Amino acid sequence: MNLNDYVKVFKALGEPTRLKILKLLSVRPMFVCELESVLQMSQPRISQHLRTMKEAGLVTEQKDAQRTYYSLQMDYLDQSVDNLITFFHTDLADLPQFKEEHLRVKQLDSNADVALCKEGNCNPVV
Amino acid sequence: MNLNDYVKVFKALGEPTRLKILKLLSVRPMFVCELESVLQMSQPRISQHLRTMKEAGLVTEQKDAQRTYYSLQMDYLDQSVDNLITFFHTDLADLPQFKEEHLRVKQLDSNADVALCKEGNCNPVV
DNA sequence: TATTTATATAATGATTTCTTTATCTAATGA
DNA sequence: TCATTAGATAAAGAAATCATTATATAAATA
Repeated sequence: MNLNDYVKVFKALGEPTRLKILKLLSVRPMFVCELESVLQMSQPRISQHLRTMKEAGLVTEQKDAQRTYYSLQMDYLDQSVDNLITFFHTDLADLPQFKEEHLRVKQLDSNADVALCKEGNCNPVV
Repeated sequence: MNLNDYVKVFKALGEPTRLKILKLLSVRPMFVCELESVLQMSQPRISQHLRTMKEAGLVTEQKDAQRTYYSLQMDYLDQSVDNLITFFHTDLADLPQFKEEHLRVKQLDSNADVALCKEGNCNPVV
């Protein structure tokens, strides 16, 4: 998983209507019209949030004639939060996407006594 | 933790700049000016994201003269994701904030053969 | 004391997000 | 076939978010 995947998943989780929909789907898969009647919200509102969550990978859909059945992908949610925690425990040197940042942190640490942002000499970035 | 707390935490996590800041703070606590030079981003941009994350509980600040030292609250992050997973595994009947929804799901299930959203009779919500 | 440094905060504008209303497609059923 | 139902999608407006620029505050230093 890259940063962008995390952003999609956690942005999807960071919204009250979507959290409610996901909680209901944790009870059992549901049709859109079921979510509609349980949450007492408009159909487009629910459909649009479902699309966001589908794109994040948190739910999947299955057509049943004219209805659509949505299921919570609990495994993907588990995996996403596990990966996030692992991401925070991974050494910066082992994250290719943080190559530049890693170099600059090393710079900071090696110059701790004289330079940037330590001992009162945090000069503006050029 | 209530829904609102989850929203704050996961909304805070669902943004690329904030994820980068958090990742750096996972290496060690840092001053704002350190984040500034490592991420090569403007100071207000970083300060504003730090405030969002402080309000979500993901970081804490500590003043050191004119500088401010920010620390990742890894425990709170761990606890938040644990609580979220637990939330999804908790029976709807045991979540007071879903009292109404729980009633309506029970209605749905008991009328599965004749009524709303089952067997082709999903009428619009009044 | 005057200047510089570190940081917070306000103001602004651009973009995104969320909800509603309206429309469209496809499947069902009278 | 025509009306209804389920759902997706588009259009529009309000509100929130994000980054930049500008300003404010307080500590450090010359």
